[in-house]
Amino acid sequence: MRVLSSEVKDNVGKTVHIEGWLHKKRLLGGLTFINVRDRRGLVQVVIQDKDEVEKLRGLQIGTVLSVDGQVKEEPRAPGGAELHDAKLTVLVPVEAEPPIEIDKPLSHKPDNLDTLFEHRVLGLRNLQESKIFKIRSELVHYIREFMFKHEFVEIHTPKILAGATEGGAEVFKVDYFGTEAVLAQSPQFYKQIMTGVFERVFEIGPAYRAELSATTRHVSEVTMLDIEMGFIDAHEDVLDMVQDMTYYVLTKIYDQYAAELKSLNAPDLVLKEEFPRYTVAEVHEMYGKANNVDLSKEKDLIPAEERWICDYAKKQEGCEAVYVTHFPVEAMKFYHMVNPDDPTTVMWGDLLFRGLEIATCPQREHHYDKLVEQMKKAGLDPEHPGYKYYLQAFKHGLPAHGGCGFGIDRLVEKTIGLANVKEAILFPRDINRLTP
RNA sequence: GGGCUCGUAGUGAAGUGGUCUAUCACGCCUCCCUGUCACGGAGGAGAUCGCCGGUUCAAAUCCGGUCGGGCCCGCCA
Repeated sequence: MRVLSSEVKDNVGKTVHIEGWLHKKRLLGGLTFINVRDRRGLVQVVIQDKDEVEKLRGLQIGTVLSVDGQVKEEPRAPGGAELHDAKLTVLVPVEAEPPIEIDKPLSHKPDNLDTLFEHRVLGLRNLQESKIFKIRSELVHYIREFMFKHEFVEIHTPKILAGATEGGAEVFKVDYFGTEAVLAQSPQFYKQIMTGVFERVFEIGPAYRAELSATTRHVSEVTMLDIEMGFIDAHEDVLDMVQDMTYYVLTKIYDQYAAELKSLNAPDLVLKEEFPRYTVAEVHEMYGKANNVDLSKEKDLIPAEERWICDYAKKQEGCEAVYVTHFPVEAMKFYHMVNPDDPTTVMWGDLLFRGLEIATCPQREHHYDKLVEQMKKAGLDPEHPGYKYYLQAFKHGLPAHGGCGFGIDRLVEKTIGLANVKEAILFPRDINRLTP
């Protein structure tokens, strides 16, 4: 019966059987320490028998083995207990030397990221690396927790589509049994359709962007949290929901994973329950004044503004997450709702965290006639199979609704304080990486 | 797509015309070591300095090209 690393300390005095990977050898002459890694962590094993030590000669980190030994309470051991009188069984001998460090922190300097990803398969066994993805897993877990608590239904929508979805982002074309299809750049249309079924839906899944972007914040395959909620009274309902969700997951991860975040040098969390909200025009003006430039003609925020406003809000308001609202109509997509009180702006807010756009949270135009009108104005064909079925949902009644596209990779990146979104992705895909 | 920038053992770095027959650390191999936990000590192997061409008496170092990265901008989330 296998005992896991975290259970060893509960078995003092007993002989236990552990299984895992050889993670570290320290030979001190008559005494050898080895660390065995399993899914919970590490166990220290003390070996004095020369024949047992000899079993590991020539075997590298990564060797799969089992150890039978007696658990001794030992204050000098990590975790307070360790295995003695160990009998080793090598299950999978590994003679190949790992091409990258497994037991010491890996370089995340920009120039070394290529090596980091090239040796990703083994580098992920590094405990510092795997910590990133454990935190990622838990963040997603807390997101689901929040969404279910608020009666959202998790959905899964197709990623192979008949035609262009939203416009804007470039799409990947694929051959679909002889006809041309595209990879979904977002579940936009399907999640809106699904508000007609469940009112509140969310999806966590991949989205594909074919942009030729080479920056620290872009990849070709992203993991998005898409939320859509119906029967909203105002756009603020959407902003509040996404804000509360973000507050919930961030405060919870900082509480539950404090030690891990600290060991990854994550910055301290500076967050308030109510995120400061600024309009695009306000940010342009504030940033312009502070930096002596005129950005009033810009339709979107420039990256430097995103960094600046988060920094500003952190210092002035004690919150490093902010909303930027009232985007100009020039930037709108056909399915956005124009602000009824000011037709020059759109009911659209972006969530920024630690200097980066994390989510975009607009209200949708839910009136069929108005939507078709906006489509035509944008030069789109309502009869195209990419739009026809989408419009059907509106024709048969969708309530006022809105939602967000929320970048999970960027959330993980910024939560941990990584410098490049790719570091938060197991096997990142970018303009020049398709493997591993 | 535009601009800038980088490329030296498996990994991370130093070296910016000669003293480089290329240095250091980690990892690897051999040996010593009974409380290590980034163990310590002695020794060893491992690099045609991304590639091609040029300048020069002399190139890891300067120049041009090329290939491969990175960062910023644009686009976008």
